[in-house]
Amino acid sequence: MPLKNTGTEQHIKDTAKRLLFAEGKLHATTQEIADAAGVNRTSLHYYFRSRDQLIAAIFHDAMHDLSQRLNTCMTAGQPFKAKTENIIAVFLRHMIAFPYQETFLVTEINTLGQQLMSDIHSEPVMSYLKEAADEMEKGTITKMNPAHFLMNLFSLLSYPLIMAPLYEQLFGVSGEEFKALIDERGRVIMGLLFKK
Amino acid sequence: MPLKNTGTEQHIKDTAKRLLFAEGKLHATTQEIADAAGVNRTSLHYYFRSRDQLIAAIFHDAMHDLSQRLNTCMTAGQPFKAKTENIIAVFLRHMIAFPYQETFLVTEINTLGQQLMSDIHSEPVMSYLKEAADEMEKGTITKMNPAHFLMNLFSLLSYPLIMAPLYEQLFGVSGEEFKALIDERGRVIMGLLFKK
DNA sequence: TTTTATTTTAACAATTTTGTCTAACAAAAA
DNA sequence: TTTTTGTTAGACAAAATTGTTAAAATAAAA
Repeated sequence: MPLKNTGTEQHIKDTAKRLLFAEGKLHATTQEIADAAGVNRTSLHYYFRSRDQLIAAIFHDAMHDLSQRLNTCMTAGQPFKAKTENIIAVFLRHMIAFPYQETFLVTEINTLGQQLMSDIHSEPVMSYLKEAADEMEKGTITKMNPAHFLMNLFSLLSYPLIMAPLYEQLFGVSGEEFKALIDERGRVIMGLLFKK
Repeated sequence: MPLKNTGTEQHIKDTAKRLLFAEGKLHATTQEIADAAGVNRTSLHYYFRSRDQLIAAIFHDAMHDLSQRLNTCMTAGQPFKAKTENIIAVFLRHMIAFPYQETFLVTEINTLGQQLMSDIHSEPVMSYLKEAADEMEKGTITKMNPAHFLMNLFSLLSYPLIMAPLYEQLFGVSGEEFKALIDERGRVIMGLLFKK
């Protein structure tokens, strides 16, 4: 007999993902997750047995998605600069939606066991780094260890989003005004990474 | 009669600070903190009444330190470029020691109440941003909203440290090798932020 | 040495959070 | 319809975490 499959399981995962990765509620309880999803807490145990396994499930999904995204972007058949612009667009969109995903991963890494990280395959990244090195030879970007180039890219993308509440206070701007700043970042980042 | 003041209170704060801000143990229990400090858990309550108040205490200290550091660096009587080099050195040192401090602040901000953030006074930052704008006029740095310049600076400094475990996996390097990469970052960041 | 204030400890209580069990319910298959 | 399978809900149990109390230990002051 087929499962009824009313989508509750996926709905719980989506809700947990939102609480943890989007809203940064790092220690959301099973009750909070259930409430947010509008289901009884028991359903959570029915589908995932335990809180840990729910967390593990959404992490596994998230890592799989991330790996896919990296793979697709970095092995696309485009010139390096266009490829990088695309990476910025794709990852900026994702990081606006889920700014705390990577932070969560890192801070939970001890709890979760590191094998989750092995979902990320490094070959596409390595080939992108190789292309970056070629560009440095050509002189379109400043010479450095390509690892720095990649860290620079993701730093410039992610950090302002994670720290948004802090920066809104520091600059004395509203959420709306800050959003406008973020919209400019793609252009700013390209300007920094590539020589004129 | 004066307090004995054997330094236990400060020792507990230092230990909690290390667990939360340095090791990223975001939900360290009172027991874990007490164990790490080598004291009975009750001492924790004796000095701070509750877990929340302990957290609030270390946050208050941390915000105060941060505010001082910003103030000192940003109002120092130096040319802009030298000042920025100093900021990088000072903050890199601090962020190597306590990479999770800001992340923790942001994710706990709902719990802690936002008045803690008002400890950061924005005047020194604003005056630094003004100087950055002047430099853009002079042409030593690329023209942009000065807020971007500051976000770029702190992004490039902090993010790689927060994500160290991730990058070690991604690049397939050891902790030692990654540390060597981090040591290069000051130079890399200056190269990005300032025109040749 | 006795006193006194402070600090630390052990035992216990309260609360929060997680997990289990059983029964009720719903929908498709027999 | 009855049975079977899958899903949801309520009540309860267990575990983890926090908080309290009272007593013991410590060290300086009287």
